[in-house]
Amino acid sequence: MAERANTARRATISDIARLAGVSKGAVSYALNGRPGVSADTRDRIVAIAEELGWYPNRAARALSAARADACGLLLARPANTLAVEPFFMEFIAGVESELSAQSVALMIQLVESVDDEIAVYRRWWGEHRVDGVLVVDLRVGDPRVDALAALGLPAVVVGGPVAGAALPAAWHDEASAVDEAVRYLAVLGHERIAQVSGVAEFAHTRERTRAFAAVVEELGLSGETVSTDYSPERGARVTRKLLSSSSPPSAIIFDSDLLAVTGLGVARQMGVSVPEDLSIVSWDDSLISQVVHPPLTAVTRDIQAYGVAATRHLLAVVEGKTTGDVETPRGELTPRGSTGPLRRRA
Amino acid sequence: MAERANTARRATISDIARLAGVSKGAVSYALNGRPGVSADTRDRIVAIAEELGWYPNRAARALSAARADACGLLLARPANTLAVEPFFMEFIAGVESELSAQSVALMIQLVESVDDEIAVYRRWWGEHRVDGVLVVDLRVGDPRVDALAALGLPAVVVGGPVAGAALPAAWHDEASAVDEAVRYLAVLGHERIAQVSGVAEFAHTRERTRAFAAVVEELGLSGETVSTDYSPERGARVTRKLLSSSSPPSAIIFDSDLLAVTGLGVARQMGVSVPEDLSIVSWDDSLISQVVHPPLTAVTRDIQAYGVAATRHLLAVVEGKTTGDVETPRGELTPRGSTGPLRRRA
DNA sequence: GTACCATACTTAACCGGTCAACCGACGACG
DNA sequence: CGTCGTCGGTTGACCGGTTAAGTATGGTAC
Repeated sequence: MAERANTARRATISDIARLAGVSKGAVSYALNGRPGVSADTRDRIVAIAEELGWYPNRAARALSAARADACGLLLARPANTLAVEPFFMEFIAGVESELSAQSVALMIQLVESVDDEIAVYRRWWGEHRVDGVLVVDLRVGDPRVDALAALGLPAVVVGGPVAGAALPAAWHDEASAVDEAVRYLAVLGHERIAQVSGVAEFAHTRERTRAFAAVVEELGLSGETVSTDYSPERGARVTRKLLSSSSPPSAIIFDSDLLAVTGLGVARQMGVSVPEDLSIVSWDDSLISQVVHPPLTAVTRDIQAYGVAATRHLLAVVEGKTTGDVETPRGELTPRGSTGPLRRRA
Repeated sequence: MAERANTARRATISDIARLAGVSKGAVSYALNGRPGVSADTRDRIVAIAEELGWYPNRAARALSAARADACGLLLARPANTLAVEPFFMEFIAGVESELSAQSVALMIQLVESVDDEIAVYRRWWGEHRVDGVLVVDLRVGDPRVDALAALGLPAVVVGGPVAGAALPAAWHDEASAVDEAVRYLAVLGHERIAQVSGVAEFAHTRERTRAFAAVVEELGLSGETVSTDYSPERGARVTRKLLSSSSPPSAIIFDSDLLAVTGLGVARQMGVSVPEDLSIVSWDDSLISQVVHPPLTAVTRDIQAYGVAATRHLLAVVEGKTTGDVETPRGELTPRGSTGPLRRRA
């Protein structure tokens, strides 16, 4: 019944102008709270607009304002990994809350590769679809940085800062949390610690790996890093391999909560009990790391706040108000049941 | 350095027209593959457009075409639950793949309540921001249905069908999977089965609960349903309560994978072993239900395909090509390690 | 009484496309 | 030879806002 027919004409300022007996221009001034109309007229116009349920046509406004009032976010990870990686949804929630407060829209797209991603940036910018973008999963020597800078598309890199500062970044210190986690494990008596990291090309992975190596060396521990693609398959395999080596680690730091939960599953399957025989530290502290048993010790970050900060920074960049970086709160260790003192084997 | 300055003017058809020595109109015809220009001229124009890196300004096109080339999706769940509920990300991935194939954008927003949601629909439609929307988490007697129908905003309800059919729906049979799961458990010897469901107001919850009661009754089993808000806290509490009752169930069906994993954690914590003392069935089969130990028996749906189907349907509705419902593949049971034969207590 | 200035509007151009209507030239046909 | 049709364009209106520039009216200052 509703059908296409009901696509009634939506009111325009011309309709309002006609009903109020004034010109289009007057209506525009009135509805934008700009001087040029009397209080009486303004009230009358506003009342009519209200009654008609008028909203400004974004396309029309964008056309003259040369503003899309939208920002973009592209994700270049496989959908099923993405789906289960709580980081992104939580990050998006933060982004969204900040954007919608400014009534800026968020456009999201999933892409296959970095090249596709650049192509979409090019198109979005060319089409005036977005005013700016957030760039996630920064890689070492990331081609997106130069492409965006060349394009002139306002962007904020999440997780930089980028050397050379071709783009502004919203970042936080990864090293301190690694440091905190390793020192904590050391105090518990662990001497062989492994790190199961994410994609080695990602800048934050690189950073964590570097920090891990540094603190392990400083404390005179044995530390090993194995990288994965964040997939549970790889995560399970490398964990199995670590645990079945001749001198297995007594503690493992995982680079994501999904990897950590996977590791816990592998341990259980192999009859390695947590935390008695193996301590586990998870990176990022979503609900999944809390609902398993034992609940996982994790590096906790306020991801939503991270999204908010990055977005706020992006909006400033779009306005041309800044070109610098912004540092956000670093992660901190939240000890839970998955870590415990080293039990010396008999 | 890049800054605002680099926001170089993006090419328009007027630029192309000038360079090609033809009129704006000719350029428009040429670039849209419409008759009215010679092959030579067309080639020349296309080459120039290519060289300038021209893309049609979406706002300008939307203004005359009265098309936004965007669809919307609003999510009214708490961010941290959403983050960890793989359903949505996977669904979005499906939606996205279909939309971007048609180069239609996806706009996403998180809202607090159904009322807010309706307000955003109103605004989006008024602003010509979207051509249509997908409505998820349908409630019984959902106010959004009437609101959208009244608005005339093309929409597809995910999870209907709606009684009275005020809106077209993309749905699938929930009952058959419930039926399959319960019968499977019955064959394994389980006689006391519990269902830990999601939000009772959701239509699909209602449907599953109904189906559960029906099959339990038919098979002469004892079946109990307790509802939650999908949060792990509630899930943990009700599971704890179920397991500590005087006659605890020997099998539990959870309405989401997060709930199921939570239930597994509770069982472990209480020393109830899975599947020896308790069988667990999860609804929706994301990676988290597979990485825990034991891996969870789950009702598997191809959620991405669900997203694709819903989106395809929405695009047809937007075109005015259909007003009917579309049924999508139903879920099927994938047995894994979390279910087993009932072990009679001594 | 005139000059000057706000105030409260109107007018019209403009943003970048789309598209119906018009127009000139050339070829074919009766 | 006149006319009609088609091809290959051009012209200009239009989508719905914004905004610079112009105008009428009334008040104030000197």
